[in-house]
Amino acid sequence: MRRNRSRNRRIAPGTSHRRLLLTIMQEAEKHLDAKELYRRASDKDASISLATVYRTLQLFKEQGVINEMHLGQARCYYEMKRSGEHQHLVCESCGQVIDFESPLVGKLVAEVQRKNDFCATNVELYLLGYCSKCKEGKSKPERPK
Amino acid sequence: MRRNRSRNRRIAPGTSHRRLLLTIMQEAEKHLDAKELYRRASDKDASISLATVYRTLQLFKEQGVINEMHLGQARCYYEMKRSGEHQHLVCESCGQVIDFESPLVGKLVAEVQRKNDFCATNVELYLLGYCSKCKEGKSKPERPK
DNA sequence: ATAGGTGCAAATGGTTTGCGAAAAC
DNA sequence: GTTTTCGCAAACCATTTGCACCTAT
Repeated sequence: MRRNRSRNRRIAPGTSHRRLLLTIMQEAEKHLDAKELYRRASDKDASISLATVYRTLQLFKEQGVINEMHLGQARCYYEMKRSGEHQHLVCESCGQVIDFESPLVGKLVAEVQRKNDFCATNVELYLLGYCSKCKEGKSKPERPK
Repeated sequence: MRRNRSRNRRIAPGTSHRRLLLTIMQEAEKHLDAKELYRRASDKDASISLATVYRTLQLFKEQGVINEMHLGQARCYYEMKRSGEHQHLVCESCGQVIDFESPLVGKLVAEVQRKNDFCATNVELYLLGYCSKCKEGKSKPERPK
């Protein structure tokens, strides 16, 4: 699976730091942000720095090993690219992130590419709202509008 | 259309600054980021400050007058909420943003809500890739992966 | 020895905020 | 006269970068 052996930079896990970061990403039960990844990495190797985490995340992204997602606001989240493409539901109340997948996504992308003569390299799709628990308990937390 | 007359804050265009910002948003041919909105507002009223632009954008957002979008990275873009829901295609090469709409989006949202017992208040969907012009000219700019 | 990787601290850049002054009602 | 808004400058925060040192080859 590893490509571009010829490029200037080393293959993904070229150093112990990268290997560590890759392992953590692979074992992560969910997507992580840079800080959380840094936190987990620090537990195993206190010498690692946040800058390295960012640089490595950048590298993994370029290599297509991970996906970067902007679920809402400022910070980005990352997860390993796995077989099944999926999207996310973000609960605005409890913050929970739920995965989902639907064949409609593929259809939609295909249709859009065809109609607009566009070549998509990346799909960013998520729904903000309230999960089953939160939409009941709360009597409309804060005017979801 | 204006709701929540009872809330503490005034209805959207309560001051000349807000009125100005609202007008600019309405007349904008495309989505703007805070800086661009500030630029345009400054042309008409040099006394306005960036902070006011941000605070007003925040207000409009809460009131449901505008949509906030994160098309890719750091900064956010805003546009008036209009009748036709639509999504965006972002060309990674020329930066152009193309609107598109498809009934599949509605179907998808409906399906996801039903299957996950989720209540969506907001859909964020955009495709990154290459527009018709760019995907031809360039022989794959930088490994779109 | 040499290119690439890393830590550290400083720099960036978009967005937010505290505060006292000004405007709205 | 209160309440809300505003300008200003400082604060925030995620991310990026310059630079000198380190490390694997």
